[in-house]
Amino acid sequence: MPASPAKSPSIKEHDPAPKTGASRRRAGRPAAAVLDLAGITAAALRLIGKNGYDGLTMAALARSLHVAPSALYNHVESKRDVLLLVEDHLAALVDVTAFAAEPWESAVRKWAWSYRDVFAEHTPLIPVIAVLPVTDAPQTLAMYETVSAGFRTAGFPAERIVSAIVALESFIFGSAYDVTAPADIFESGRMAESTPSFTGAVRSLAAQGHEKPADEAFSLGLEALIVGFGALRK
Amino acid sequence: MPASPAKSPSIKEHDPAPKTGASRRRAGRPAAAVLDLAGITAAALRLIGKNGYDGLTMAALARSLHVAPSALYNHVESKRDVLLLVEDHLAALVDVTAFAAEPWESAVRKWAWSYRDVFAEHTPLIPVIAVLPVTDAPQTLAMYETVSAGFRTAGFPAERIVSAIVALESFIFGSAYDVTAPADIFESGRMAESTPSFTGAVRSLAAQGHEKPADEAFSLGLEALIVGFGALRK
DNA sequence: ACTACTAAATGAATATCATTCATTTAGTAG
DNA sequence: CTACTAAATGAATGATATTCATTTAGTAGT
Repeated sequence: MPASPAKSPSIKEHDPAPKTGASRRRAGRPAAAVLDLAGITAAALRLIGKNGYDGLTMAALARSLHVAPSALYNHVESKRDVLLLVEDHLAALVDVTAFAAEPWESAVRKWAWSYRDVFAEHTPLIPVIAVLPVTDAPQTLAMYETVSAGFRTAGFPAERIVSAIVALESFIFGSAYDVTAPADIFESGRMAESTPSFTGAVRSLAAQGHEKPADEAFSLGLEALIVGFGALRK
Repeated sequence: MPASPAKSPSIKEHDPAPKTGASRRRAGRPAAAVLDLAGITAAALRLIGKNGYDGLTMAALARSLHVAPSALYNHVESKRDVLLLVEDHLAALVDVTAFAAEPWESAVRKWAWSYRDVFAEHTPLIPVIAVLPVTDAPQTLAMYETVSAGFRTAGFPAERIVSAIVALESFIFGSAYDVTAPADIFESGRMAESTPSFTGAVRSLAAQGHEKPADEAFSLGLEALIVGFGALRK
């Protein structure tokens, strides 16, 4: 059962500000570059927003940029690289501002909800992020930095910070899938009689009439993690 | 951002024991069926075990069964159905026996570790399971039944059981990915100076010299969830 | 034994993708 | 004006899942 090798990508971008002087290129550069990473990222997001991840094909992406599919490969090594660009863009949308101003508990709470909400709309990225070396995603790394600093300031023992963040993140990724699950996911259907405890539990939850069951589960788990981890602080 | 429609599958199986009498088929059945769902499942698992999920193609699956690819479609509606068969087979491997004999805390602990371990080897199934209606997966449903019954017996309020299980499952799925992450996933590399808190936390964890960092995070999160949820019992 | 019926298997398309590569295009530096 | 080069092109290539008309081969009823 060999897992996918998880190769590190090599997204190709060049000096954005070609400084004069020694660091200048030896030969001339064509200025008329139609494509760049920011443009590719924006186009990919536009496409995903309109047609979902099924709509994100290299051909469609190229078409939306008025370019041949092969042109993309001058800027990106594979489709996975495109997904990485999108992922890192989204990481910047996760709200970490509360770590600067609020107590640890509410900062974690806000961060986690925001993180879940962002990636619930982008679950196809989860398998990519989950095993992605942070080196390859600067904005994601920036998010980790802010969160780590918040944990440190709150009195977390240094050697536990990463594990706590990883655990929270795992919970967040899994919960992001739940958001997209169909409403009837727990209908036991024809097997209802043979599963009385589960069927009863499902009915009992349904009787509560929550609009978003996924939010109940997320809240329940998140608060437990916050209380549990909060006890580690010194 | 339309999520994938999550269509319910229709795996085709027929009366395994053709009872004589009124329920008999009108016309004859060819007995020489080379394929059946159990065989397809076993072959898929064999293939995955040998070459990973990349090796699981309909062509390879058919070849391993000495059959034309199109023959599979007499038994299965799509490749997703094959993945469902595999998933449900794996659900039966998750250890729920502790719910019959041990206190709630240790039963949950054993179940969760077992669940994570099984699916850490099969992360490509996670996006499939996470949004899968339980109706389509009898063994998975059986697992839920045992776990629900354990929660009920332990004094859990009925209306919280499903949410608690979902939260645990979310954490488990996310954690299964971690197991497969590369060891250097947190190397901040060139950006180390700009991320002092995070880099420090990573080093501090590394200094502990744990063999499996993913296990540390899983243990930390799981114990927090167990304590937090345990408090809900009456 | 003959016939009708049917599940299941076949083999040949189809369609959709990502990706590769030899070649062309068009800026720029010296 | 020349040399150089990043970037774009267009035409393959190779996987892949899936469809479909057709064939195969059991079985039940007569």
